[in-house]
Amino acid sequence: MSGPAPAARPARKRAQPSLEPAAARPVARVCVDVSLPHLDRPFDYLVPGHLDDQAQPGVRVRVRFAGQLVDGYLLQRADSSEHSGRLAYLEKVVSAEYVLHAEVAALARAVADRYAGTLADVLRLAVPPRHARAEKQVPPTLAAPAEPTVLAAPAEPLGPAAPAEPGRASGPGGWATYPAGAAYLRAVADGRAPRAVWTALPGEDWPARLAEAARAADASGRGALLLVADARDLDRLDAALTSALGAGRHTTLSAALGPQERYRHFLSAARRQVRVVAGTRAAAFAPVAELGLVVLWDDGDDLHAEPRAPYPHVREVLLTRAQLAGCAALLGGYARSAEAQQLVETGWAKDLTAAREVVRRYAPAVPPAGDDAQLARDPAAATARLPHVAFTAAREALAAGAPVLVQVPRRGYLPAVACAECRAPARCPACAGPLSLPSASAAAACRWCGRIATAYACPSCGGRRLRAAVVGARRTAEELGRAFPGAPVWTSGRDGVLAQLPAQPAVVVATPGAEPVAEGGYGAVLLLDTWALLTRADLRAGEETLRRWLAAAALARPASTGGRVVVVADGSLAVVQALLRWDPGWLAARELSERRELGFPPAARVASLTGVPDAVADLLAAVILPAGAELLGPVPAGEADERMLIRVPRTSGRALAAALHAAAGVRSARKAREPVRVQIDPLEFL
DNA sequence: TCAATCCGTATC
DNA sequence: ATACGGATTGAC
Repeated sequence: MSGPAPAARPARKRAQPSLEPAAARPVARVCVDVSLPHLDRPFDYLVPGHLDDQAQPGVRVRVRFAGQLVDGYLLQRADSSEHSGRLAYLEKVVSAEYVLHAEVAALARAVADRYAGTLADVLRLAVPPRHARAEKQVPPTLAAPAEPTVLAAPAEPLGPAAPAEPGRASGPGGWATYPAGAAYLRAVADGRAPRAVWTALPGEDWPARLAEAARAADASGRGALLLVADARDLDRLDAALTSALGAGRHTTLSAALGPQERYRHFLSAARRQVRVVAGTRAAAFAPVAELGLVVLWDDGDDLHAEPRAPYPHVREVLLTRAQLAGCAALLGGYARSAEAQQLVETGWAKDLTAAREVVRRYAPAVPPAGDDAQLARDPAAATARLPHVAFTAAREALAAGAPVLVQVPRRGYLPAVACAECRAPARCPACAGPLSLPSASAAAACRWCGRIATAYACPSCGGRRLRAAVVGARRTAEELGRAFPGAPVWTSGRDGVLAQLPAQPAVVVATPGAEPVAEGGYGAVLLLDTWALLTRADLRAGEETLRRWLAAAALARPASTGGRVVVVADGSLAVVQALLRWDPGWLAARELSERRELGFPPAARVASLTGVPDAVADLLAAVILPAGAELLGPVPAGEADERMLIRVPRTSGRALAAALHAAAGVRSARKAREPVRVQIDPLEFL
């Protein structure tokens, strides 16, 4: 304030215009945008009469909270408050737009509870930032069908009559190719809630199949929500949805759209102008009207794990959502995760897998791999990493006029430790965690429990020596250019992803996840540098390896038209066996039973606590762990941090999350300075 | 005995 | 950040 203060100030502090509470339901319950765990509950405010109309559940509001103006969401209106003190008035309604639908609020609460997080944190993931211009752009008058629209044509054809993808006449012919496929789609179209884990056939046009599933939900008068891992998959799905539903009947949501477009698309779903939404990660919370079906493609992809607190996984979000909405769920992929396998084994979901002979009909030939060492020493190989079998397969494919795909691992994997003899990943004898070599001279230590593995003996070959596993290189493209001088060599990876490829002789070197789709399929697919994958210091190494291999191998032609896959790896490994037999379900069942034995997710539930040692100890002192909880660690994590793992039986997962949330609340109420990161079932526990 | 002050806690 | 309640202190 400038100038001399008037000596005689009126007693009243603020010159507030006298506010009157709204006549009916004057109390607004608000979730304030504050991520402190001890404030993770609604706070009551009074709705001033002039905001009565706008202050509806689901709108953004601004309120005075602890002296500051903060954003929040109005969760509900009520007649009265439990709060004993005086209630403050809402400061303003930011926008009357209904952005937080009641079902999404309930979902967000459930996700926060599952992940020991706060509702405010989950809502930051769930609702995209407001863009005022976008709100004006989508005229509310466009508000399309609130009533289920009757399609011009019924949801059929659901079966093999679906048109085959151009240039892929040999591909599987639709949902009817899977024993329970047509029945599944019919159930969705009939408004029921079937749940399935779908193993896509090699060469499957999965975007078309997912679009058919969305159309079935749409035909039942309900909405559908389809999630994929990245922008490239989303583009393909988007195109398939346009051809299955017609233009303007669906929308897409992804961060790649940019703030304004993203919010505009979000609004067209929130305003119920469309009821089919496809997107990446954050779209799992999209407001979809009358949700009838949730779909997740390739649930094993790391990108489905949210990197921001409370680190929810899309699979868990969608399954929770299906549960809350009582709607259908479909988890599809060429591969199968241990989590998906568990859904099948517990009977939660039905197994949608084609019969063996059908799989054989569409699968490329995968010649049994020889001994790894012998392959690598092959004198005919153009390089040490391109053994003879692979070289021949590529040359023959090119000669037949077909493109060749070469998959190489991405750089930057953590150096893991493997048996020097048989190259099996070395695991801790005490807790089965991965071992690491801090230095060349030091003994191997467990990354989970910190114990030193003295006198290590390999469980598979008895070998006693350990070695660091090599990390894949990226000179492959140049090497191949020399090996096949006649064919153009392309690369597709981090910097520059190729989406498609014509049916011409060419060599494509791609990192996992960036493999272009080839018109007519690849004549040969080479999987190189495989043990950078196989020796990953990761519980999920086997599953992840097969997932990447199948994603590439599924792009090959069937064996009957010359399609071949060469994997440069030891043929006795389970992962290689699963590829040879094209049986991801078999590997997933093995992985799951192994995790059951070792007591790791998804068979058990694990929480990781990361922070400076004092902070982690502080949180552990405050937490009241459920019975049967087991502590592993601490192990060093990064510069100054350490990590503790807490393991509980699956049935205690909810209790563990609640206990950790409560303990975090005790710390935040005390204004504890040093943060502790709490993650439930983290994908990587290093 | 009471008012000024300090400290911890809740935050509507 | 700020407001409040309860405890603490110091002067009468």
